[in-house]
Amino acid sequence: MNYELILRNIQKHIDLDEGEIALFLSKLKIRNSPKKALLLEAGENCRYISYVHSGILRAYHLDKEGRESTIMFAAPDWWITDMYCFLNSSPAMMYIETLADSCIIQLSKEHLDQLYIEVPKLERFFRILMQNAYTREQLRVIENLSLPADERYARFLAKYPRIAEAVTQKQIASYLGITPEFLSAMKKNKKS
Amino acid sequence: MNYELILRNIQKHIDLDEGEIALFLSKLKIRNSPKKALLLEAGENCRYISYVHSGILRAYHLDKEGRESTIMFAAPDWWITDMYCFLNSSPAMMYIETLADSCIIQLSKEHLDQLYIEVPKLERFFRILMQNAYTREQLRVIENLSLPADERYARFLAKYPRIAEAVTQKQIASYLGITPEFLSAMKKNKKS
DNA sequence: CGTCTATTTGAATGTACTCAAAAGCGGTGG
DNA sequence: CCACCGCTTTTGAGTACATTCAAATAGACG
Repeated sequence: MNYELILRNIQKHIDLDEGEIALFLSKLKIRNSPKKALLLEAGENCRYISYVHSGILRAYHLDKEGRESTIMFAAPDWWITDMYCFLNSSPAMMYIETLADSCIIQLSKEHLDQLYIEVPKLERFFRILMQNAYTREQLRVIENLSLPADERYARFLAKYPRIAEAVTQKQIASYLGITPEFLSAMKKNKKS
Repeated sequence: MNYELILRNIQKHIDLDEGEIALFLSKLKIRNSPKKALLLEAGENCRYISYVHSGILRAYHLDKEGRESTIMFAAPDWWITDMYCFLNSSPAMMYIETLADSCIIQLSKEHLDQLYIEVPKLERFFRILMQNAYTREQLRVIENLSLPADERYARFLAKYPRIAEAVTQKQIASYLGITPEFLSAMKKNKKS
């Protein structure tokens, strides 16, 4: 296994010495999952935060009518978890699935809490991770509130071109909060 | 000026000693603003993160058609800023206004960056602040995607009863992503 | 090749919006 | 202290954006 990617991801924001790196790596758990595997189901305990080494994941929510809302996609070099439930050890409210064969690196809540004490610099790293996640979600809220569906779709394509080509239209529709039928109709209008 | 509230807010998550408290307090700036004052305008440089000591604030976005979307309300004991622009020193994309006479305590980006070095525990505090902000926004995205307007309104009332009684319906509507006319119609339907 | 799911298409429907106008309410000045 | 002004809220009619349902077509995978 090659830890270069995840270490580079972290060292973009903080500098770790040899010992700290070793300690950090010792807490990680590699997991290879085939396409269409469920890594987390609603109701379960969400014990891990996951770094995507390769592949692609999707987090979604199922409402009581059985409709899916895609909460996020995670491409390589992204972190993903049901953050609320990870942090509060409460039952998960989302599903996380692989959309392709994927290699993920997992860190448990217990190990992370230890690491915050043993390697305080990681507080900074996760602060920055959380900041970025927060501002991204906030921008998404603003776009959801103020833009029509076709514009939201255009921005999604512009912001995440890699993801757009790796996932189905149905999944994009559920990320944008529209039906697949309507997304299909929108695309048809654009072309003409 | 009474710093008890803001210190208690911080010490919910971390323990500061006398010296750290003094250092922290030395960076703060008190600001009293009358009702309807603009603390930040889109396009400006957003230099401060603000703790609401008393009063109530609202952050909103103006789209190119001039429509407002309320991004957040901030009641006493909340923190508020245009986080993306605060962190990246880019021009603000939101407006922040007082909805009542307010006392806020401000911390500049420069001082905060110093504090992270001088009082590393604050990394943890702001990590937790960001985590909470992230999970809150994510929940809002999920609700916006999966719930009809009337249900979103009901949850808003349940979650933020204090805010609901302190702001106008127009402002609540713009938080929910609906028109004030439609919110009015919804309320009428519920009653009957 | 056959099956399963995604995508497209179209018709009917519904949710939420626009526009306009009236009613209500709060603040301010005479 | 009342009258007026401006803004919020309500009401209603007409409209638009997006959904539902159903069925046909196209793609992907074993």
